[in-house]
Amino acid sequence: MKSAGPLQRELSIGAVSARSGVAVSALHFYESKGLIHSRRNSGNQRRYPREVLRRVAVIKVAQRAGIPLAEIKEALSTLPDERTPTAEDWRALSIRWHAELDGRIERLTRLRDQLEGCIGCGCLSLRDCPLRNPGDLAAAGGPGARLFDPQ
Amino acid sequence: MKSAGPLQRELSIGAVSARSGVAVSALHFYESKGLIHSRRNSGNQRRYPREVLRRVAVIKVAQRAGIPLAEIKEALSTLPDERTPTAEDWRALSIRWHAELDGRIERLTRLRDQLEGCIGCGCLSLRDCPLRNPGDLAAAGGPGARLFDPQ
DNA sequence: TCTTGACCTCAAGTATAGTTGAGGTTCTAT
DNA sequence: ATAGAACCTCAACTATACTTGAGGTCAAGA
Repeated sequence: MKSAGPLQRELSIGAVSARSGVAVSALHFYESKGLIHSRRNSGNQRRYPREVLRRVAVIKVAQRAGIPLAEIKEALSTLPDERTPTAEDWRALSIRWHAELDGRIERLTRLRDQLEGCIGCGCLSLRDCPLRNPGDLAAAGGPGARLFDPQ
Repeated sequence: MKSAGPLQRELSIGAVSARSGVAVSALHFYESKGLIHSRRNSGNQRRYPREVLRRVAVIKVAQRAGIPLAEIKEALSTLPDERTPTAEDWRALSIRWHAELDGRIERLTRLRDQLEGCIGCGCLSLRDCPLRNPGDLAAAGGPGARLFDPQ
């Protein structure tokens, strides 16, 4: 006998959208970028494995953390292709992003603390300010001198 | 007698670019957006007050903190128009952004800590995960249920 | 004077992350 | 069987933050 319950084995794009809170157009976009994948039914409509819900959830979480889609894709590509990802697979992802987030938090914290002493002081000190480049040295130093670290 | 030193009262756009490390095209862009201002000399070339260096430095610092230009412009607009900004003026700015940064850092920290428990666990727990929405509830709850807080 | 570099404006292009709309097909419930 | 919702593709548009290029002017040194 066939399962009669509402637990579909595969999800339409509308169902994924409703359950993930992500617009259909965004799901199309993620698929075009290779972040998610689907098979097509006989009428050319997308059918997603339930696993896609976790993938999309992970994508949104990573985005909230400020990680660009290209990097998210790269991270997701470490997940197994054919087998459904296991707890271990997802854990590896989370470890990677945890470190990434640690870095971001640390940079932001440093910036915040420097902000206090530098912008706030109003002293315009060229020599002491880690946020400001000594302009005259930069001018003298030629075109190689870049003032702000590129993150 | 006139000052003979290299301390120009006003700066050309090239000088601002060299001293701030910001491309001329970016300075044009900032000016078009109203983040910085210049007067023009007899030959229609931009001349900036030295104060612009601090303004540009502040813009770059704020950008590193992830603040969009529109917000930076808004914050800079609290600076006095005619008088050169004082220490107090800059301090007010830094206080504003300090709070902003505190918020960002806190959100990111929360995210990082949730990441550990949620993505890492692999348990797919629908009820316990603050990062994941209970999909079935969302599906049952109708179109009002949005899954991720909009920051 | 003349040449070269620095400057000017304006339009178009780039990258990211999507949304919107047109025009057409498929699915599902009555 | 048929209406309407849901789906399809593809192109164009939005926003942010710039860069690049075309075509022309201005300024300063040899």
